[in-house]
Amino acid sequence: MSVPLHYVVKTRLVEVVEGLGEGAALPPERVLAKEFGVSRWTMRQAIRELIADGRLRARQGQGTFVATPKLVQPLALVSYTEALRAQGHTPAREVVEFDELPADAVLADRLGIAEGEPVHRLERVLFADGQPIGLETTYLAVERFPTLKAVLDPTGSLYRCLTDQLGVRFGEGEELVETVIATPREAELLKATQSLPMLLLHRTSRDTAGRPIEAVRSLYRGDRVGFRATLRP
Amino acid sequence: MSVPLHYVVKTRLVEVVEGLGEGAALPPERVLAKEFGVSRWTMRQAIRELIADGRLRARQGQGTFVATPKLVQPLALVSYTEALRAQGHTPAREVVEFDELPADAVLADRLGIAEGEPVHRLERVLFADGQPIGLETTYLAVERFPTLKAVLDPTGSLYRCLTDQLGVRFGEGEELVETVIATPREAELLKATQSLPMLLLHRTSRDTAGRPIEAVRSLYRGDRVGFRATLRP
DNA sequence: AAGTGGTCTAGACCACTCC
DNA sequence: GAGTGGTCTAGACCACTTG
Repeated sequence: MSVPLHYVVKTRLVEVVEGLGEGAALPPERVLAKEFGVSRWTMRQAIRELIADGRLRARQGQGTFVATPKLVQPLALVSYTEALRAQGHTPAREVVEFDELPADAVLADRLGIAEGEPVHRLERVLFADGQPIGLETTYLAVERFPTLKAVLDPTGSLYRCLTDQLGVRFGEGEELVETVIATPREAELLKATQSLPMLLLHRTSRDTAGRPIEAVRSLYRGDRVGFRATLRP
Repeated sequence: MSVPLHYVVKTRLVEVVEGLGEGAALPPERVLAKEFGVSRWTMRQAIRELIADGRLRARQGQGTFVATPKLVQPLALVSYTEALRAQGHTPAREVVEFDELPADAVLADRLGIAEGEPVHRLERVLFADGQPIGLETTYLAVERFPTLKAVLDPTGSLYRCLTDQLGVRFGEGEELVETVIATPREAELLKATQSLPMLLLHRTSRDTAGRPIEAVRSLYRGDRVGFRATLRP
């Protein structure tokens, strides 16, 4: 049993998936389990991994389907809207929260303000072609952007608002990338299955003078999105 | 049951973990399950997620332990050895394969050669402080680097060999980042538990003239490593 | 109402580590 | 041999979608 049974099932299931077209429905789990001669748990483990790998997609009450290839987003200080449009996809946003709260120690440090100072919080679900792919939470110091709430259309581009209306000039930024498991709340907002691996990005943007502009926490569905970075020597 | 039981268990287990120090052992799964009043499956699901999140670490036959914080590696064209040393960690490598094989269509395209042309393959496990954290497979065209096999110490820095001995000058490169589930072989080489989310990086490096130097596939343990990128406007 | 995926249980056996 | 995590089974019920 050096190779787990569910992995053997996974490799055999991959062949089935490759024989089907994008969006095609798989047989129900219970049927597949019987066909492969394994328990439903083993079958689900194989399916679960193919979902995490972005090869399959499950919808409760409907079935399991062959997924479309992952999107590749640029890892750069560009507008989400423009990046998606450039690849021929349709972007959209949905505002979850747009409020103010006092900065905790970590956030205050990233924004270069004192702990407890008020910050704007803008939390939005990002869509591509109608599918939720990411949950983006942006924090900006109220002191630095006192008019933000009045000026910004929260369904529009924050990047564009900052540069065009508020005269911000973006300099270098820093981004941290890691994998995490989404919380139930995050999974629900992203309409993703529970316990799915996600890509968590933490960005700190600075202006040309090196002053912090924003702190961003972006959680992207690991089964739907990848990122591209340009490396310089 | 809108919030799964295993998630409730997870959040309560986090409190337990935070009350322990790094490296401390948790009670056995069967004991924890009884204490929390859930089945072992539910308990394992909670533990499994905390392992993926990098909070816990399981060793078969030994127990489950509180993990150390994730390493943060730079997403840049620098030597793995130097990057780790700069953070005060001890790097090491172990050669798995160092051979030649004909390029398939995808690899040939990335390296700018014809399909079927021979390429060097160097596959190594990367260690930090004695722990395996990544599996790196590098492909280079034999035609371009015919002396590589004779010149390179496969346990040393490939980056250094290319720049110092073979006169290569690195220009811009491109890196793709995504999450995947490791195969049993990869999990075993990385001494990781099965079905653990990993960070998969695909790099194509070019010289200052824009010619491809290497194609690299790096698989990093998602529970042990994160990456940092510098963003430019 | 029927059928789908999602969660959970109780119990079994395997594989590994340490005594 | 004892104790640990790892895999697997059979079966149950829940939650959601569609007819």
